Amino acid sequence: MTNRQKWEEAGPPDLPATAWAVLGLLSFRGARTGYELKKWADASLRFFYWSPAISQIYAELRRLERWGLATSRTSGPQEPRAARRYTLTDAGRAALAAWADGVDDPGPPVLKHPLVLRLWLGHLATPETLRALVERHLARTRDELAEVRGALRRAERVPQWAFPLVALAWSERRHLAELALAEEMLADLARLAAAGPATGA
Amino acid sequence: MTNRQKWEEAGPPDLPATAWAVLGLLSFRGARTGYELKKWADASLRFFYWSPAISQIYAELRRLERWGLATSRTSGPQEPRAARRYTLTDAGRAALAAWADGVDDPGPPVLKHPLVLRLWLGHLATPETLRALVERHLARTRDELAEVRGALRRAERVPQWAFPLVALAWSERRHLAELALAEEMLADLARLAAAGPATGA
DNA sequence: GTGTACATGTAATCCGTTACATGATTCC
DNA sequence: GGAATCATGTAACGGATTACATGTACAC
Repeated sequence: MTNRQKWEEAGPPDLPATAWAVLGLLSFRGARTGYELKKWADASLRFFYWSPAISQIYAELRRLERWGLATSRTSGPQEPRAARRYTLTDAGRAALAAWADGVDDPGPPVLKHPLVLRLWLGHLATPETLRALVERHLARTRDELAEVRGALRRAERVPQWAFPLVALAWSERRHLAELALAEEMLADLARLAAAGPATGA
Repeated sequence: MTNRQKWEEAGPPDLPATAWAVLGLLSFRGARTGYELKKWADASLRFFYWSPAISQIYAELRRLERWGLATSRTSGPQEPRAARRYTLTDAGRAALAAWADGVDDPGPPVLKHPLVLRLWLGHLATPETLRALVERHLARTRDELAEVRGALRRAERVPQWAFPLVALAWSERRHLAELALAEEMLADLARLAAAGPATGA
């Protein structure tokens, strides 16, 4: 029995979220190359989920094709560049819809915050180091916020992208929250630095 | 040349963040078992970073010992349970301090939000599914917030835990922000559901 | 005496990254 | 002519998980 027959009977195949993300990327605009998908992921997917390495995108596309969820064809000799363009199959669109409309638990968000991990061990560092670390995080977050807003503006112009827009709006607010959180932490640290040495002496 | 001699010359060894997290866990209370560390991670580290699988904690502890950053001894025959207890070595404490006080970039936070990934493909789902998904996320986040607050209260009673407390306070605020974000997204979705079918018809 | 918590570890597997290798096309 | 971009892929490796296997101690 082929993979394809299997999931036609048993519902959407059990693929990692990354595979669905790549399939989703493919669902917005057809006939893309892996390279294009990577840029697309960098420009928007990464703000609320993640942008896989280019090598993994290629691997994921091959897997999708093996499952019959996508097809590819190489460009004919008349076209300029040699490239393999992938398109969703009908089966792929159906599987993606089944996945998207399922009520099964998407799972909790995964957040690894290396900055907070460092601050957790703040007693081993100087207040200046900690402050500089948070400051840099603020700067980085501001930069990223600007990028999110760029993506948001681009998405606003396309009426079909209402849901990606919701995701990006969420991401914009999340970045604003991240900034507020960092500022509050800065205040906490200042309070600690003011009180700490006195009690230690 | 041993590993130990190597990093005494060259600064803190290049270990993954997880290794430092485990070492950090060890730095708060000495002579813990892997099992205890796992519970400790579940109860607090996971709220702002991550709780490794128990098998990985054991592996990480062995690596730390191999590098001379921790030592272990098994309980003598008079003690109740057979267990291997790990302690930070002086070298381990020094390496951890060097890591914690370094100015090198901790790296950006990694956030993978499977819920937002699903909503990103919302055009493939019914408004009811989407709403239910967000609703469940809200419930889960509220539960987790309660757990964070529990950890916070426990940490408040220990004066030495000022910095873990900062991390947990950050985490509490983050959960509150996550709730607000989800509510706003719910409103966005309601707006879309109200407008969408009309334009589609 | 039975279930739960304590306690440790191995094996198989997968996910994902970085480094490497290659080559065409386009822009300046 | 040279740099940047487009484009694809392999190989080596590491990080991390799940499943499995095993056994003790304690509470009810």
